[in-house]
Amino acid sequence: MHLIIAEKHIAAKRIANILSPKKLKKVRVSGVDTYEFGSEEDKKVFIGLSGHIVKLDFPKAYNNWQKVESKDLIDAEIVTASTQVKIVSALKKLGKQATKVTIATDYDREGELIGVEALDILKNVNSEIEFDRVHYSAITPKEIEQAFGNPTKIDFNLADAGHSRQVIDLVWGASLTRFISLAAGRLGNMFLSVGRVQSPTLALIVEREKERDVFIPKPYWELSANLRTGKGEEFKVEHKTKRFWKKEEVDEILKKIGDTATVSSVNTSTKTDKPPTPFNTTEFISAASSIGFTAANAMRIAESLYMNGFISYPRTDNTVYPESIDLRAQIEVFSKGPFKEYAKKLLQKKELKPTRGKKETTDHPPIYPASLAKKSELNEQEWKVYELVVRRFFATFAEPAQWQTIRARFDIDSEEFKANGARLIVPGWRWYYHYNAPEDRLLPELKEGEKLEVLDKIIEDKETKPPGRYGQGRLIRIMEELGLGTKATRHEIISKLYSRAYIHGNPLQPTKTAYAVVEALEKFAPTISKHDMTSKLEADMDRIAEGQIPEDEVLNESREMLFSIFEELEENKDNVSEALRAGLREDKIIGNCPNCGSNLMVMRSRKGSRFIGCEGYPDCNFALPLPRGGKIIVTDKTCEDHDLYHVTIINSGKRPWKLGCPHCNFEEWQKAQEEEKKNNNGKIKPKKITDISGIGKVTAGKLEDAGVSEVDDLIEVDAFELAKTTNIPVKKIRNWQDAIA
DNA sequence: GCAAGGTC
Repeated sequence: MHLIIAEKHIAAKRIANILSPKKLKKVRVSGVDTYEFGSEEDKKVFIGLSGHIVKLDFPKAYNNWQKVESKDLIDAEIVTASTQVKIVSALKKLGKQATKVTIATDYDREGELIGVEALDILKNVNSEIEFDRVHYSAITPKEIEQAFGNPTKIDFNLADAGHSRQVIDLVWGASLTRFISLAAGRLGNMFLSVGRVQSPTLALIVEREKERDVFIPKPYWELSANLRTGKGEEFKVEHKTKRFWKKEEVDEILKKIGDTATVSSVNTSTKTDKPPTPFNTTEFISAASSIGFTAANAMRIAESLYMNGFISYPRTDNTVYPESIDLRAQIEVFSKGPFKEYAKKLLQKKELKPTRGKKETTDHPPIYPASLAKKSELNEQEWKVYELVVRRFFATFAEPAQWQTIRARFDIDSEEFKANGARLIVPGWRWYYHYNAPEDRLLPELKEGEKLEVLDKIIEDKETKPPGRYGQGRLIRIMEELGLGTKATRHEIISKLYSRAYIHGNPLQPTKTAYAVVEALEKFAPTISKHDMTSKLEADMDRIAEGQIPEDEVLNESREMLFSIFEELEENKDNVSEALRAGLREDKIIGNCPNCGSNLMVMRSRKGSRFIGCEGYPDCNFALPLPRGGKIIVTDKTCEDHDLYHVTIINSGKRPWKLGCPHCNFEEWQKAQEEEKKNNNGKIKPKKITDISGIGKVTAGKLEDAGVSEVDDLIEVDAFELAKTTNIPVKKIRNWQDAIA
């Protein structure tokens, strides 16, 4: 039997379909769907993996953060564990029957490694197995037939290169994460993470915020005037000096200029504006981000559109359509349905010549619409993303847009003013892709020497602004430029920074904890705080892949470097600890106590619950409550009434909860309680049964066994009956009932 | 409870 292994289930199925002369047979092996065809002696079986099916980790003995020295992780043993148990056991079962295996995973470094991971499992159960490798960049009949007609060898060096990355990421990430967390005294789910990709990314955000911190706005003035033509058309002109740094200068000019302007020159020309290039993941996220999607949302929706067959694979670096895709046929798909007028217009062209982006890779085609969706099949958000992909696809075949531009100059008492106009004369690709279109700036028809009336003169007070915070789309672009992360992980890295409470808001704003971690790393472990670590790793991986250097040599060098970093860190442990704790403390300051003026801080009670307390305790006992779960982020927004910082709560898997001013929040809660008392005979009905005083977990269990699991159940139940079945005294039950209703 | 990389 010949076993063919693809990187994902859907790829296995589609490849099998292309290669099979007849209908495929679906066979379930260890709970995994496989596809087969051919006679018993000449059978081909196709199975899809789920990306990596094994992961690297340290042995269990290293699990205790406090008992194991962080440094010991550097040269600790590394074990592999399967993460996809069903697929691994299916591989073992099939491996025993197979005489030959073809690795058909994605055509990139991780694909090679994923293939070798599967092969290792097969070799373990069948040392005789023969193997080869096929390469394809798109799952089209042409490419698949070509690939399987010309199998090649597995590139073990390339897989080793990928493996070295896994080891280095684990060793550096885990050891430094533990060291920093221990030094800061932040354990449990509050740990402070460090990694080759996340830390340099965080450093970018912190660096930008620091530029903003030190920025001093500089005042300047702008001078403009409104003019009117003889026909009564009005428009605005600006002084040729864009920014006046001295108020006196503008005042001077203002005094000098009168009520008549003369057109001194009019220049018209045309400007062409090239169609956009095909979407790869970064360009897609960036475009989706500009129409209001977060990176993570854009990718989540793209993933679901892909799984339902509406768009092609969304994780790709490629910006050039491979020749194997029949682009005309792909446009024809849309000659009915909501995009038909666009498709028909494109299909009129004799030759379809798409634009090409700078990046051409072998992994997958650029993102394009794979099938026609009906609006009713998708929700509003999905439709928006789908439409974006469809329109972008069309735009890559369209003609350039053309603008007519006008540059006019005016003279008002020897002072030069200007106005620029632009009008779209040939929409070209902008007809298909209407996003972020600049508006026409229209000017009336003007002739040189024409006299115009000056209606009013305007001086505007302005000041220079600090560089803006990064939006998600922008950050993902920068990450790509610096080589940080991959198409499939960049948005996840950003989500990780949010969930670790390193950043908040959009555009992205770092917490003081982030400052402290980045500063500590820059000082004592600079390697991991810079994107160069990735560049160096990439270069080393290239050398491993080309066979110039063995993997072990790269790993040894990396471990040595990390050991010397740890020497530095351990020598300065107290410094690191102090600096981190100072940053952490700053993130807990809510504002000043209204009673005594001391700091109000996020604190933890002896029982472990959190609250906002006054540092003047015990002289001052002002306090405010905080929600039980989630990470607390103190933002830089302040409440106008209480002058306290707004608070946001982050729970994993949920949207951030903007609680706002904790004082206002508490007052609202009190009001709601009063309201409820009024409506409920002076009593407050608890939400959960365990909120009733006298009912703990054990009693709640007994009540639940008797069918009483909600507060309302307890109110309605007959106390005598409940007492009989639960052995709880009637009096107790009556007391609870009285207390709540 | 640690990373980053696949995929669901």
